[in-house]
Amino acid sequence: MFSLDVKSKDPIYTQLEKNIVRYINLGIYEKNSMLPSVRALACELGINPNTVSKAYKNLEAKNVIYTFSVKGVFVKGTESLTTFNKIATDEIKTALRDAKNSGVEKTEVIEIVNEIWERKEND
Amino acid sequence: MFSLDVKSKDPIYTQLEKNIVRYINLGIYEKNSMLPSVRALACELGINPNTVSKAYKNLEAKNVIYTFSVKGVFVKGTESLTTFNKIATDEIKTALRDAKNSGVEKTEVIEIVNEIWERKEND
Amino acid sequence: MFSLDVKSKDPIYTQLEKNIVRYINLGIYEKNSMLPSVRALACELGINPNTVSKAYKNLEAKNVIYTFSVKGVFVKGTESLTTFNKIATDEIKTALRDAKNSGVEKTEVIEIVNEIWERKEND
Amino acid sequence: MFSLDVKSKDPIYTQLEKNIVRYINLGIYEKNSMLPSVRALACELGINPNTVSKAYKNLEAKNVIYTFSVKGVFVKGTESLTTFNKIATDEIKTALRDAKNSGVEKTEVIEIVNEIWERKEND
DNA sequence: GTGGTCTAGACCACG
DNA sequence: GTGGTCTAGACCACG
Repeated sequence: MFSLDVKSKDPIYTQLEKNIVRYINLGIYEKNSMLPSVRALACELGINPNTVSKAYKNLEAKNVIYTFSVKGVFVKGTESLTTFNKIATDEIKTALRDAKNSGVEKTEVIEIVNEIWERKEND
Repeated sequence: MFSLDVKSKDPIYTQLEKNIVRYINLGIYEKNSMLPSVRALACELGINPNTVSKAYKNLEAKNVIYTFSVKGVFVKGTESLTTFNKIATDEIKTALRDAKNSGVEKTEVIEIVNEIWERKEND
Repeated sequence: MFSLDVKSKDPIYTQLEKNIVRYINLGIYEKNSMLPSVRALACELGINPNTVSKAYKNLEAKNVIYTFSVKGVFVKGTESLTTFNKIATDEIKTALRDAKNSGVEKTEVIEIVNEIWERKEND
Repeated sequence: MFSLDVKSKDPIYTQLEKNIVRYINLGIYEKNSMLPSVRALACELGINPNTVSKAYKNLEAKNVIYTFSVKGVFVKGTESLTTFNKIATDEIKTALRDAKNSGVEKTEVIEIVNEIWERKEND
């Protein structure tokens, strides 16, 4: 299901957030559909319910999902992902500045970009 | 001198490493020239000497500088920055994948790349 | 009919109680008139019968309505609303103290009071 | 020190937030001054460090304080309390509407307001 | 069964 | 010593 790396410097709850956002973007989690319950997801991933809860809380604070205390947790929809877009582009900027400063060439970076977006614009 | 941001999620020693690498790339720190002493740099930047020491140790482990225990710390030269290049491109890849997953478009990213390399290829 | 907000921090049964009290105050539910049955009201509002039942039980405990177990639930009359008045003024006090502590000015509060009572004293 | 009521419907971390905001408003906690450490405050209040941490996290999300992971937690200043003002006035509005609906008179409310702001404007 | 709160306690990075 | 992460586990309200 989700790809979690316990050894990562990213905490588990952050990885979980990113995975959920990815699923929303892919349309696997649709608008207003219910996410797995805190307990169910924790059990499936073999992690503590509190960790799942923290990820859900963060996503709620970022306006991506909403919680009905007794009914469950629901997707708000892709139009609410602007905060995540902002964070993501900020991270790109930081990574690129660091790369430039350590001598990475622009052509190298363009190649990486093409690699990740899989040159689909040429298909 | 160096730009350190205590509010950053990056620890200070990492920021210090990046700054030193930047200076080497810019030619401000030349090959075989001596870096400031741990104590002097710590004092100048108003940070803990242990932090400077850790940055120097890391740079030595990454083969960027070398130490003569009594005489001081010296620059190896730009040709030794491959480890840093590798780390930097890895960080770019992670940032780009996250961005793609949260719905950022390729054109946006290309724009950011151009921005940071300041379109110098057209000069 | 009643305004229920499932997203509210107030549980539904509490909202239901408040709505019924409002109707009694407005004269829509008259003294000794019969309230809708638990099942009918639950059905109409699309909520769990247990929730309606709980609201009725609470209102009975607060002496606002009375039950003839077979015949139904009846309104006691506006003179029995003192408990609700007490709760309401207590909530005002708490809200006002919190507001004062977080720096809200008295004039702001007076304005809010006028707004809600719609300056009807000038009509 | 702080007034905490474990029996309150307000969770402890919320009460803690309100108390801290009160102290900032009173000038007891000055701008840029350091708040008690998570552990120290937890110990003093006889509560779990996680609970203190949650209150601090919430206040940080509301832009009232800021955290330097290793150095401590600091006050941002009274000018950042607008979120709290908004929440407080929203709570007043809700409480007043409920009161009006349960038959409380405007004059009663004005009296309560005067009581809490202690008629200081007439001194 | 759902999420929310809270505790006790471990381990970690940073400086 | 500072905050951050995570676990295990208890108890609660709601419906």
